[in-house]
Amino acid sequence: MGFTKKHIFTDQINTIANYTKVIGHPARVAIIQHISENKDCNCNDLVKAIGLAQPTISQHLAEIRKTGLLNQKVKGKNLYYTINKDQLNECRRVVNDFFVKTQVNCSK
Amino acid sequence: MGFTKKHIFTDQINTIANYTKVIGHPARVAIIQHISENKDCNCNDLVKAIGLAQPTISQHLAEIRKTGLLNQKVKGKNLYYTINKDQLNECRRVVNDFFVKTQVNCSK
DNA sequence: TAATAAAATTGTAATATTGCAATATCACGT
DNA sequence: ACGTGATATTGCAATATTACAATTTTATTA
Repeated sequence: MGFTKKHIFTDQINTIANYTKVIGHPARVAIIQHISENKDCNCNDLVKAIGLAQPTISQHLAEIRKTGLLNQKVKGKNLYYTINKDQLNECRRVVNDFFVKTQVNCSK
Repeated sequence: MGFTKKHIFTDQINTIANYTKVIGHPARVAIIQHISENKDCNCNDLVKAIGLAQPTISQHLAEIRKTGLLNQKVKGKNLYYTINKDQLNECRRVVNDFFVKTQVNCSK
């Protein structure tokens, strides 16, 4: 096949998997970290800092944006990215709930 | 290309990505949850509970095992899976550290 | 308006992932 | 030893992902 059978899982499970999948690639981890560490960080900065080609970085940025974890700020011809703190917090909550639930179940 | 350029990232970043990648598929989330909820859970139970074919479940189990998140207990011809709590805790710590670090950086 | 600079999009090649049928393996009971 | 049941492995087809060159889009500046 090749495609994931999402329809057989609950929304809750798919939500957990969607969030963790985005963080499940080192380039995207590095991008999120670099944006969080540097105010006024644009695509070009990430290309230089990470060492992947511009289209590749742009593609990963689009993946991260899909989950709502990024804000864009246009300043002239530059496009600066920042972390959407609320969404990051929501993501953290979802992932943490998964761990808590699993750990609690294990201890029964 | 198709392959991930892991060598350009730090071990720390690759570790985060490795853990989250495993949780980044709904079948694996469902498998981990089901094992945590049911003592004496074997492959067949998971096949019935989740609705994917036996080889598919077996393959996902192997992926999860690679990260050390599962223990196996052989009882006769049955193979029971349990969560490796220490490793789950380590995984949680790594992922949580990522969130904490990112959030702290955002607030600077 | 033309040149420039930044970033997205398109197209494409290589590789990885997902899923399953068929088969192999392994341990038990008869 | 043979049959049975449980799980892993193999082989394969379909799809997804990763990466990048080339191009396009968009905004700015000369």
